[in-house]
Amino acid sequence: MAMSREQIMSTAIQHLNENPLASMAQLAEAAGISRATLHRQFSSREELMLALGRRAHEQWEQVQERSGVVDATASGDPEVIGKALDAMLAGLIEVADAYGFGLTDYAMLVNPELKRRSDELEEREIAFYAAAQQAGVLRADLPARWISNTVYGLLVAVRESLRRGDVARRDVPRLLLTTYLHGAARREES
Amino acid sequence: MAMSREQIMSTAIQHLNENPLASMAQLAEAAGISRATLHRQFSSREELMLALGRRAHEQWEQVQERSGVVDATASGDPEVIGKALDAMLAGLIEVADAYGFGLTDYAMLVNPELKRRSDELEEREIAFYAAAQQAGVLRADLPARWISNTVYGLLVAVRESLRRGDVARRDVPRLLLTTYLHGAARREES
DNA sequence: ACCGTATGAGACATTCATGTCTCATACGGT
DNA sequence: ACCGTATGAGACATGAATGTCTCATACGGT
Repeated sequence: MAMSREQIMSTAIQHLNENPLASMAQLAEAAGISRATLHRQFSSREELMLALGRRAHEQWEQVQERSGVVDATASGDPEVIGKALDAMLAGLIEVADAYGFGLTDYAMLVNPELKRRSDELEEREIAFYAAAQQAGVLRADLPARWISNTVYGLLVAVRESLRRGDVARRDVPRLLLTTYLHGAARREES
Repeated sequence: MAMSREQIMSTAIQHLNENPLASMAQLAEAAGISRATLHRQFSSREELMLALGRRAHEQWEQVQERSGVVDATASGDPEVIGKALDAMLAGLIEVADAYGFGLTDYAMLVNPELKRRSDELEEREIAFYAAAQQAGVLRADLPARWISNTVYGLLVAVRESLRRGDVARRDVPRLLLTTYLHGAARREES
């Protein structure tokens, strides 16, 4: 096998990030294989997209796990929650950058299985944000779901910033963190 | 004429906001007209999309004008800039809500004419943000382009919040403003 | 009532992506 | 060197969306 399933998925994602409307023929070409071989690995476009979506969700889930979101939610400890929040956002940047097109791809968002999985992961995050509010880490006067959507939107902003070359990759975590937590306004006090 | 060009465009946008992949046949049906009539008004799908994109950009431009962004940029007065910022964000919410799908529609973002126009409008906003930083309204330690992309991302968040019914429409301006300016973290001082 | 115009229904050709299949060949392991 | 397997090239059928065209009809103004 010249190209493993994994390798094909990698090149497909890269190419889809540049052109979300890429055809199977273009994705095959991007992977350096023929249409026939691509179809031997993924029997349909939908299957390929589903595989990409699953991998993205796995990584999203791993970010939640590695940053200890669930434990932090249960702990209620501001210190623990704060650290988990930082770690989660840093991890989400990686995933959003790697799977950028999936953030706003309609076919992806509409797939029943993927929708179910993202709903689950989102609910965990929302519970986490609510705990963060309870613990005094996040403002309590914002709906937790709004906070969740805000993070989503900022990840879209990250994707665009990187795609357009507006900010350096190494600056992104700091920019996202500080903007998300403290806003864009100049602090009166300080 | 049962349906004016404007009316067709309105129903088309509504329908595209629900299903960005809607076909011309579906858009015609949504407008209550036949495919033939739709094609008499817009000779191709591309022409329809271009018309929608133009209208969205016109409204975006009007928001900039009505909120006095350019004058505020030139003035350098923190007071004036602050008011213009509030007004602009409130206006952008309306546009983003109305033309939601266009925020992330690839075909729309890729059209040369529309890309040119949005680049122009963005540059004005970036200049405005830079002036806001100069005037001490916005933090000076963030790249103006990052701030601009942040606003874009938050508008996507607004669209999603409204589409999913996570927040009440009347709460959106306040939520966006306060999140954007002050962030999601609980303020230490107060 | 009449006439010009806009409309709807539908047929039609075209294009494009998709998925299937065949066959020759190149490659890898034994 | 041989054989089994994976691959590439390409033909093929299919389906969907698009854009064009025709023709009958309904509507509106005079």
